[in-house]
Amino acid sequence: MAATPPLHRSSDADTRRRIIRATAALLQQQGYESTSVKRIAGAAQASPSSVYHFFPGGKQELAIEAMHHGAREFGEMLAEGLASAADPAEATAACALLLADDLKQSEWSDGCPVAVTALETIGRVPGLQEAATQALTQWQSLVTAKLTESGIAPAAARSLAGTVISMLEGAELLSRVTADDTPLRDAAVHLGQLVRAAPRV
Amino acid sequence: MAATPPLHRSSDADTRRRIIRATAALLQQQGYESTSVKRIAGAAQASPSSVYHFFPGGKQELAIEAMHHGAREFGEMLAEGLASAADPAEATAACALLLADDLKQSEWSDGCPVAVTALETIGRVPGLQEAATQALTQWQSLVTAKLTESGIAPAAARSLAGTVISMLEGAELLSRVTADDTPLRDAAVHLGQLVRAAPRV
DNA sequence: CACTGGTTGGAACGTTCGATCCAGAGTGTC
DNA sequence: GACACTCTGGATCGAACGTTCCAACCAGTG
Repeated sequence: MAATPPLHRSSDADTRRRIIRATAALLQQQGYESTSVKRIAGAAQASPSSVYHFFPGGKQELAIEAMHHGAREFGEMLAEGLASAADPAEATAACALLLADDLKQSEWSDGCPVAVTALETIGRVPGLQEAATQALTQWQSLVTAKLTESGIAPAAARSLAGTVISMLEGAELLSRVTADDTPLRDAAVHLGQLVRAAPRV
Repeated sequence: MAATPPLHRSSDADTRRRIIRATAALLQQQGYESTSVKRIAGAAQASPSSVYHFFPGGKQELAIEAMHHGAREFGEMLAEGLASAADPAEATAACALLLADDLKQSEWSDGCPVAVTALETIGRVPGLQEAATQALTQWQSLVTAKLTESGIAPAAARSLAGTVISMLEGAELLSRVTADDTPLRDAAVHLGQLVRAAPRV
């Protein structure tokens, strides 16, 4: 598979990365069904042939890889928010505010990289649903780690971390649909309250 | 427009209602883009001509009406949950549990009648986005009323009600995607905590 | 300089989409 | 019985979809 050393001009892997990035961006903005392969190719400055050359599995395979890419990016943002304060309550609230700022800056267009695509394809594109589950689980683990580090009991931390992700997803949905960051800002306040009230070991 | 009294056999309005119901069900399950007019007609035991006869605005108009229908139904379920207990904390928790049971019973297929469709069409079908905003606002008002009735300060109640809707939406998303009702059950617990801690007048 | 193998552009495939059209069925009015 | 009207079944439209195909292209090797 990797028999030949990559002596190429690097255009190869570059094109592949451009395609994934373009796909991730479009999925985040308009979901799976509204995003055509032709449009992806256009946004990535590539031709449809290149898309199918690098992703023989077609749109599905491409979407799965793009979702992994988006999940990693979103995870980094989450980690940044969680690291912004020692106190876990402040940290989780910061995540919601970070999301609110980013979302507003993109004029409510760059939402969660998983939500729309996952909801659209539930039960119909198993690979995508699996990738989405992985992403959500990974994010929950990030939050769980922060909560346990701060002295919250492990069982409570896991459950609370799930609720943090739920709240972020839901508030982002409301904010995008209503084009108003109030839901995310309220979520920040209430997440802080919840974490502060969590039982410590 | 309504010059003639409705002396018909009632088959007219019946077909129309069947179409709306079928559309609402399909939108709830698979969203806007994956739902074709032909499939709607099939599910409603009608012909494509009938769909365009009753909804000259085409798929968009139909989807908007279907979303209003779904919003009303979901609102009734919410009202049922809220009325199931005098204590507002228990009542909101009951809503989450009601959702969890319904969702599980449909094998994670019948989700929120607004979420997927609204997310898919943000910024591209303004009428749908407006209908979704109406639905979310209306649900929030239901929760706000219950909270203020129970002695929670009006400003806190409005904000908290928004968070309740965010949490329900988010937890339902996680539950559907992961095919596991844990997120909704955890949401019930945490929503109860949040409401219990709300400031009273 | 031919040759090889990965990469690309663009045309083309069959299918399905939303939407339109029209002949006719059904019903109530004179 | 003739007419007006709303409603329906099914064929049909052009456009767009995901995908395939193939001829050209290009760098590296002998």
